[in-house]
Amino acid sequence: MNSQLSQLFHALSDETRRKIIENIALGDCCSCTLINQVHIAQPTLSYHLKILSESGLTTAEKRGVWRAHHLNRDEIDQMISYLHNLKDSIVSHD
Amino acid sequence: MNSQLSQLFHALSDETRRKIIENIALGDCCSCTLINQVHIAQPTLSYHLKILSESGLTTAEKRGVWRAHHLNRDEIDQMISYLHNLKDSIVSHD
DNA sequence: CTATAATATAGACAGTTATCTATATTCATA
DNA sequence: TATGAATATAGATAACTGTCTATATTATAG
Repeated sequence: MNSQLSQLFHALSDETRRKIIENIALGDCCSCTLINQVHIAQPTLSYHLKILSESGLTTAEKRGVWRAHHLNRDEIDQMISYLHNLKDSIVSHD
Repeated sequence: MNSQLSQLFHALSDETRRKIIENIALGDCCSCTLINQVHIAQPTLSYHLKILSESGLTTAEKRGVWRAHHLNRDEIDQMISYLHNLKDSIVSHD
């Protein structure tokens, strides 16, 4: 899973992770609230949050004993750009 | 891998598959030319083309003994929409 | 400084993935 | 109808994934 684009798309390929980032987007930035939205064990949530932050899609900052997660628009834009470029490169077939 | 969105993002999470669809976009619609662009065995290419078409990202139509592959703009748009909605749903954090 | 809350790590495990080689299928044409 | 070209399937395999339980780490509050 070398390139960042692979990591970003992989991050979004899992239903549980999409649920997590959708909740992070909505302001649920702490694991202790996220855990109530997705029905997984705490270490599993920790595992997914790690995958998300390693892809660059989320960033976590320490706030004392807990960590605040947020989504990065730039990484989302990177995927959007890729997809637009892909569409624009399509050669017409008849 | 239930939802189509999962399948679509999964399809793009692999470097080899991205290479394949980039070539399909550029008009390389036959396996016999695609095989020269990616350095994998023929059955591996067949495997990836199946994943791509099962996700809906590509469609293949028979043309005699070979098959013509093309990219579907609608499925790309589906991902773009998801990403835009995600961005729009981000609550500001300060 | 200890108890507690939040999060991370370790270890296990069943299922999936990406790849290969070998073989089968499908279709056009000589 | 037999040959050959394009593609698919079968079977094997090593690596990766998503999940769990149990335990460790970290940092605040009392």
